[in-house]
Amino acid sequence: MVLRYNPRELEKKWQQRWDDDKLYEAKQDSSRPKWYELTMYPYTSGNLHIGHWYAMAPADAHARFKRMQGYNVLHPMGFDAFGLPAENAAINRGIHPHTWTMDNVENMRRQLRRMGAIYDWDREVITSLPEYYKWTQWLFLKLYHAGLAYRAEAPANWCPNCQTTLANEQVLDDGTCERCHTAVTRKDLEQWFFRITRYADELLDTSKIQWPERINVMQANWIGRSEGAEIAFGIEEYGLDEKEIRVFTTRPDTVFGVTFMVLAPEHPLVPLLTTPDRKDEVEAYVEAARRQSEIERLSTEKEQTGVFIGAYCTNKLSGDRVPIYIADYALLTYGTGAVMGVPAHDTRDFSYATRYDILIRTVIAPEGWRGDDLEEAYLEPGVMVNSGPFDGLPSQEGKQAVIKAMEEQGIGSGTVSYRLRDWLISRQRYWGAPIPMVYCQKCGVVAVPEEDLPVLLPEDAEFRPTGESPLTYHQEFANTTCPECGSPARRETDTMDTFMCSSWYFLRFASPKADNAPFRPEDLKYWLPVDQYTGGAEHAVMHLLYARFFVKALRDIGLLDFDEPFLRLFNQGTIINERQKMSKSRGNVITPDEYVDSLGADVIRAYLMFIGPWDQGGEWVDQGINGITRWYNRVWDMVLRDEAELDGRPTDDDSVVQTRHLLHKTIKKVTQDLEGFRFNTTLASLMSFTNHLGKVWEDGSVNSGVWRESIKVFLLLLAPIAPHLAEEMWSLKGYSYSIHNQPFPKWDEALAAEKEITLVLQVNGKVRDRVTVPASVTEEEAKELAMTSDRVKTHLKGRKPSRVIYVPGRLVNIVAR
RNA sequence: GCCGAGGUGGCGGAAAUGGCAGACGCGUCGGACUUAAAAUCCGAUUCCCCUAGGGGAGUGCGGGUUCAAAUCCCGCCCUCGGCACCA
Repeated sequence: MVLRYNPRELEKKWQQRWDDDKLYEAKQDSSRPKWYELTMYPYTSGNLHIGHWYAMAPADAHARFKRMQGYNVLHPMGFDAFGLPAENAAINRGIHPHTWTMDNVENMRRQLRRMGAIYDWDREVITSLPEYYKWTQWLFLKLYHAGLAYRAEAPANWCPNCQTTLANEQVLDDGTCERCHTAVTRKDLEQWFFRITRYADELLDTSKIQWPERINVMQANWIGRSEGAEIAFGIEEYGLDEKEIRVFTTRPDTVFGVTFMVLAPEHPLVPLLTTPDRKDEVEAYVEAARRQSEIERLSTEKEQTGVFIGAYCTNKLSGDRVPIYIADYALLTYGTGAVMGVPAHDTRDFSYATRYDILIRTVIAPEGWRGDDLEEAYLEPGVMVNSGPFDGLPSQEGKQAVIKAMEEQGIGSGTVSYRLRDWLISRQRYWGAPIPMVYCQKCGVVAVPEEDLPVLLPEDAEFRPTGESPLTYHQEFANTTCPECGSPARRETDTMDTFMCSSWYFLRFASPKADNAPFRPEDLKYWLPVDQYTGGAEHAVMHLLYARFFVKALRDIGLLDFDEPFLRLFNQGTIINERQKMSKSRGNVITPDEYVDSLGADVIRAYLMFIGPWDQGGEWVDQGINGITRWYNRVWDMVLRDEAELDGRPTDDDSVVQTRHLLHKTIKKVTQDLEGFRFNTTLASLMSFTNHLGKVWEDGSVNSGVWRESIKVFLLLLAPIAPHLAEEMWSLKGYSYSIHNQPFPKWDEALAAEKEITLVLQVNGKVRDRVTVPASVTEEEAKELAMTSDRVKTHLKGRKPSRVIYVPGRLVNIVAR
């Protein structure tokens, strides 16, 4: 397919001009309303693929649209530049991560520029540069001093062969190390965490944001708030410091049905409570559980297994003494790491009790229950039985009653548990922002003073395929002195999770050059929060949740004064090729460069927007692009015609009226569709309009004035979608530079309104005739028309209508049975 | 298993509050132009029946509500995304 204009030249020319004129420079301007439209910045993988374009080009069209609507738009771009692939490149190809990253940035920036977006490149941020990560570290210290960062022992993925920890993404699906394929186990390490759980309830509150419900639901599920109770079971008889085992349950109403206790294998009480005769068996089970850890989770319907540890605890409410087991279905990381076993009313407990021959005692009676044994766990509400003083209470009320009783007796209390865990930010890696902490032999854990930031990554690190972070054996880096007492000290050699960088980059765009702070309050005040954020839904529970937490934390520290980073969110779908996701291994990756070379950015932009609803993604089909190139060719011809030719021919008043009507209807449709990210129907209505223009040119039924006006408005409507082409044609038509500084056209509601409608005439709900009538048609007129239609008469076959339904402006349905 | 989104021609997809199913585009077929092809332009294109004019069926499947259902309700099937022993 060949274009009638030269996209390469034309696009290059205008990009240069816009650049030279700083047309898209974002400047604060209190006289105009601001609009901060942000697209998730890309990772510096090295190449921009069509998926990036799919995320960015429509977002740019939307930002351009807002700009033409009079908003002062900030639509910045940057690079997520820390991360593992840079390190792997260093190991595999001997390229320093910094070099690899910056080469990629350069290439991607070049590719991005060709898209013709309104990015203000003066605001670019690259997270791996010290000028950026200095402030990532600074923010870490702020969180640390606010008590939101802490160090704790946590299990990490450990490869026994490589002798190193692995990030989750380095563990293959079969639970083995991606490098040596050894089974990965867990190893407990001291690591850094952020207290995101402190914000769990506020993160559940979505009243201040307009996000897709889907994402809100995913976040809510991820946070997993459960109301219930914490209950203490007595173990005084063992003479330990701990006098009780605490469990979390959402079913305090079933507490009289507890017939056993389950501890997570790693529970600290296990070694203390295990009786000598059980020791070997218990230790073997703990070891096995440790070994399987995350791996065996893949088996869905796994049977509940465990071992009795020889000890018992006391149900303080019922007085029952119940055996204590360890079982891997109890997770140390959720609740208290201990579960009260109520087999009658919990599926897993039921299966466990059946397997180990443990008593199953019904305490919530199903309707019509006559005391017989349950075939399976009964999970629904019912009436409390076998529950002492609570017998006869409906279980829903029983929950509160039991909690109240336990609180009075000091053996338990109502509480809330979350699935969400604190955010582990330590990475045993080189290519990340060093965590600015020092371990002093005398002072312990000491924060690096602000004035000593940044803690720079040593450039001369060695990248050996040992799997260990180069920082751990970089003596100059690791060995330091304590900032407080001056004694020899060791630096933290872990670096930060890259989600840390992306949790505040949108703030940095407001003050990209600030060198004495991560951002300036006055800049934030003007630009933030982000009005519209767009990106993939794959970040629903990681990046998006972390960024929300970050903003709330910084607000509480006093660094900013809003509650949410992103007011509106839109998730584009995934673009696929050959019915599959694009990936290097499948060899079906579409590279935009070749298409930009031959067809130009504007074609790709429009094609991606036309392919289907943006949030549903779509399939890249080479042939489909033909539709856009043909359309541009026709538009090009049409726009460049000399409208004076029309004046030699008689005009048709109806055609003029209809063209005006269509013009305003199109403005309305395009405006509303762009507002709602419905680019596919935006394009469809623009195409329809040009189809109409083609017809009226052929029959010469409009005058040059209407034509010129139609073309002018059309170009303005096209500008956000095809910025180069629209600018070129705008200029060729003699309008003044730049089209992108023009206001977006406004429609006249009277002109946009339909003057004529097609009235559908139905008999018994089936369409039998259609008549064109003025939109002002009255009910009587419409019904009259229906009754006089020959086709309607034929289908009535002389029957008397029993009912006539009139839908204004739409149809008449005659019912006759 | 649980949560969420979706299923419409040969294909991508259009269709406020229930009210003309298939906009727009791709592809295909026919025609024009051409020595020929490409490109371009014009026309047709849901399926079935019919010589015509027209008739019938049709939005994953089966029921239902309604004058009227792609749209609402009930029960299934399938696809995609997320979570996955969360007590």
